[in-house]
Amino acid sequence: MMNIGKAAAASGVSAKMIRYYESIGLIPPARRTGSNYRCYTDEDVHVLRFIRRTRDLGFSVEDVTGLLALWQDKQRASADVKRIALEHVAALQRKIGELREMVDTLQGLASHCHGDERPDCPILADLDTPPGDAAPRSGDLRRRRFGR
Amino acid sequence: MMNIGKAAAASGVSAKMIRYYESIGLIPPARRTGSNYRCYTDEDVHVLRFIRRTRDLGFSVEDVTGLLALWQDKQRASADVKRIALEHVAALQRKIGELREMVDTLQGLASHCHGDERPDCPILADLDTPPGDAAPRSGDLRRRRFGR
DNA sequence: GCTTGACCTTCCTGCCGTGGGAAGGTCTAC
DNA sequence: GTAGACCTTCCCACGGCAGGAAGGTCAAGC
Repeated sequence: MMNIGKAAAASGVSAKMIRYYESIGLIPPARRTGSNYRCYTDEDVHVLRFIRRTRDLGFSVEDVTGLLALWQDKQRASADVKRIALEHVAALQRKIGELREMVDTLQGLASHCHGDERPDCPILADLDTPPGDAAPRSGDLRRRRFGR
Repeated sequence: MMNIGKAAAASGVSAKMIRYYESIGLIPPARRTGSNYRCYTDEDVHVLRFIRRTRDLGFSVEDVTGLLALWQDKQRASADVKRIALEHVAALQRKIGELREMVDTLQGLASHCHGDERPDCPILADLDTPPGDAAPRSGDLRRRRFGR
């Protein structure tokens, strides 16, 4: 049995985030001591480590909820887990592709920028006059975050 | 002279976001009609398009502030612009590398997951027992967003 | 002229995952 | 007994947007 600080150090999840995960229902409310301190078992730390690891892999907290349920369900089907993982891989690869497009565009622009003190810069000239698309946007890069 | 709806349609930046950009000082307060409607010139739309384009390229709003100042400064040094663009390319490439690491890890795990109905799944087994790092984290993937 | 509906205005709320900090209680070591 | 390291709850901020409520304004059609 340990308090939240020890559990945080042992799991790599900050005390702040442990309380947050509890508040959103990702983990059940911790047992409390007589003085209202949360206390955690090694098994709880195990769960927290699982959460941290899946977050590190870029799963959203929502994904983690599903994985956690599967992890704790002894009857789980590994096909479900594999599906979630592979969907996530596909999503990551989409983001990688988008990022690469941006890199290509910027590098193309920068390669035509002489980079000295002259004020006529092709980067800004190109940014100035986009290729004619002024339609309202939806579902594009803007809303997508980094893998979670 | 056009109202905010027209300017939004012409620039690809939503009316909501135009007001937001004004509120954070990215663009100056718009002129108003007698009935307090914002009104925009073609030149203003030009600026909005510039903003949208740079946002599309993954620059943060803060970056855009800098680029906008450079764009509007006739005495600007193109070296400054090039530097900002190349810094951004470097940041994007770092994110790409991180994403690829995640993909590799997940694919490695999934390739060892039989994916049928048997409940012993290597993905979950591996997530369960991470490679021994339980140190508190700082500056890792968790805090970094998608290129902006 | 009057109604209708499409626009505009401001202001507030939420999202996600996290960090920061205030105000106050508790524990431990000296 | 006291210092200071912990714990508790609660609120606020971030970035970038979207949604919506409540109310004002405009243009077209009757």
